[in-house]
Amino acid sequence: MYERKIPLTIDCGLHLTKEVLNGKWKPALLNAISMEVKRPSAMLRLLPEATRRVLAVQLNEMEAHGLISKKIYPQLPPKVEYSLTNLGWSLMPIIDAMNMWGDQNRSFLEKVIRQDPKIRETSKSACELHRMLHLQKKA
Amino acid sequence: MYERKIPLTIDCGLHLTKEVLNGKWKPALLNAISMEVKRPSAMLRLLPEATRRVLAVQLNEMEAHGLISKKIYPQLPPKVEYSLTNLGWSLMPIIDAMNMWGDQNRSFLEKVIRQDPKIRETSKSACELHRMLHLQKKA
DNA sequence: CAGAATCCACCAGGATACTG
DNA sequence: CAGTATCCTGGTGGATTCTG
Repeated sequence: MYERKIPLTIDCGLHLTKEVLNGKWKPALLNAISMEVKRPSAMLRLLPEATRRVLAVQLNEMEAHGLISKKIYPQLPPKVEYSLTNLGWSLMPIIDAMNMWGDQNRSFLEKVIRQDPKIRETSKSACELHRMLHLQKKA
Repeated sequence: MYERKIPLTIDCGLHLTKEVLNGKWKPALLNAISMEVKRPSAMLRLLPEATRRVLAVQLNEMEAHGLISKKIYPQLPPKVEYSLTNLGWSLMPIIDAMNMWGDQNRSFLEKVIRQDPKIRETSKSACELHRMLHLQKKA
């Protein structure tokens, strides 16, 4: 069994929250699940830049952290659906706020972040899809 | 000059926000600055687990991203004060929400996170200090 | 007191292949 | 369709040292 060598800082509320959201795709996955994108294959379609393995890893972590729960349908081919727990739902206002903040300041942020020599190019995303799905649900 | 080899995903609002908050101490630093802990030495005292270098790196990044601004007093010994820009202030509701969410769910989260085999021990923090400073200001 | 340069350990995340 | 095992690379953050 693997053992982390460096202890994490999880004492302060900020750090606890940061820890739980720590993962390249976790906020996006929570967002997706909240919008009824519940199956791993659908999430992969939504986040084509992620790999199956990484999504599985992060989903497992979030399940272990009590943010999502997993329902397995004993079929062939197998079917799995994730859903947000109450704890996961309670996180959505923060996710939404992050989404809105980023969108509101997009033009400025893209400018300053792109000046950052660390960043070379931007990649396409499926966030518009999120929004489309969202609107479809409302209709 | 260093060039990042892997492009980042910064297209979606969520990713933009994640990008600017991406750094072990950034939320804590924003929180500190918002509570009038403006000088690097004071931040170091507040976050004794961080090193001068890392704080400086993350402060520089946040300055480049327009979240904070820096005032240099031409003295000896040198004196520097950081403060939040309007953009930085606009992020504080999110930081606060993260802080509150973590505190509200602390008991549960500490349980499940500690079960996580990746984590070995918890480290002390200065978050209580934040709150004390905050209350002192109000008094 | 503040900052920058160098060096490096660690680990998150990606590639790939295989199983049920 | 979903999950897991193995291997590997890049980069974050820490340690140390030196400057003004």
